Amino acid sequence: MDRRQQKTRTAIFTAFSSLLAKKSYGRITVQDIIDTANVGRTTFYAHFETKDDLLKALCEELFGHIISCAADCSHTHGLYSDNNAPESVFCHLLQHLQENDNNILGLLSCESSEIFLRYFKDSLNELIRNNFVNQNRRTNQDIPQDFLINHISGSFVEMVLWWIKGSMKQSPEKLDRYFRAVIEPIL
Amino acid sequence: MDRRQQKTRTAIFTAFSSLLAKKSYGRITVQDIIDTANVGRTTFYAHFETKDDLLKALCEELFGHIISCAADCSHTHGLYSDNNAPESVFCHLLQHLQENDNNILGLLSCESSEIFLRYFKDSLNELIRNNFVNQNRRTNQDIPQDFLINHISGSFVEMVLWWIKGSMKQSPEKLDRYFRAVIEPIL
DNA sequence: AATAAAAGTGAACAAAGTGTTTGTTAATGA
DNA sequence: TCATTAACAAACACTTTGTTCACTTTTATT
Repeated sequence: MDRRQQKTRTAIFTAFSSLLAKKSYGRITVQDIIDTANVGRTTFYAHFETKDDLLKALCEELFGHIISCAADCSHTHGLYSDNNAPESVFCHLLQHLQENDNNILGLLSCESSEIFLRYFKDSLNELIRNNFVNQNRRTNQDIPQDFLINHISGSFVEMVLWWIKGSMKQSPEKLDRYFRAVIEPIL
Repeated sequence: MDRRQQKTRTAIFTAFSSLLAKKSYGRITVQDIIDTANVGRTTFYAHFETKDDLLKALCEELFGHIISCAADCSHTHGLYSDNNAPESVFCHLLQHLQENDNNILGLLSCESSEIFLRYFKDSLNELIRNNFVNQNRRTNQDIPQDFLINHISGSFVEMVLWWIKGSMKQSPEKLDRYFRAVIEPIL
């Protein structure tokens, strides 16, 4: 890809992210974005069809890496491997978030965080589905597998939201322990 | 309240709801709303400051009733009363949703459902917080109560979303049983 | 029934944003 | 070096916004 394209693309992403920290997605205009990114109107529309299109591209960029790492992890160690495994996929995910590449936390804590959270959950749901092994414990007899998968991915993103809203006071390891404690009884 | 005010208010709510079924919140314009509701531009702004204001009012109208019912229920029976109590607050909530007053389901399943779901979760979170009794089972030793509350409200709304997306094939009673099965081990 | 208060109306408005076109300049990579 | 590609600024027709104005209709009170 052309160096110039790369540059404008990141300029737009960066501008968009910093705007999201200030106002809601709905209030951000293309005008805002091109002013902040300092690119021409024509240039913006050469890269993205609409503002929604930009949002989607940003989500892919943001979660693509983090989710593919988690996928690798669960392929080698399994989704929940051993009870006290330090290699928990969930712990890895939380650690990745804490590293805050590309200011992913900024977007998960901004006014429009639900948009990103929803995308995150969908990706996570797919990941879990691909690696789910039903252990058929007593508690989950005859509960549909799809329900359980949704429960896990749903609880996880809600926990992440809770974590971020509370200024991420807990370590990823501790949070992982909490999560496994509420999830393990049903696996 | 004046009969005329009541009429326009519901006209606007109805128009807004039906528009939400067709397009996303962000794409709906005030113009759309006043055209559909068949009220003057001035009238709209006499009732609501902005589109966001209208959204908030609609949420309050929608969830106000359903949440206060649930609050009554949990005051008398407790939040999770007995293991197999038919009077589960959660079951009541699901039944209420199924009744679909004011087309609440339409809004929880539309393109912009996250907005309503988030409001729903916040209300539910408060409700649970006000009625939570920590039973201190083995599994939740030293897990912060706030974490547990968030886990319960979060899982519930994610389950509702899953339910609706899957065309609500399960009965409220069955869904309630699933939910209690995944939540009870940690109470 | 008369009347004041309140609610709704339609028209007009300036301001801002949208998405596109056009001609031009400048950076890129082969 | 040179053709290609990207970015640019300016202008555009158009839509949406939020507000003001003078006006009509409905409502509740006396």
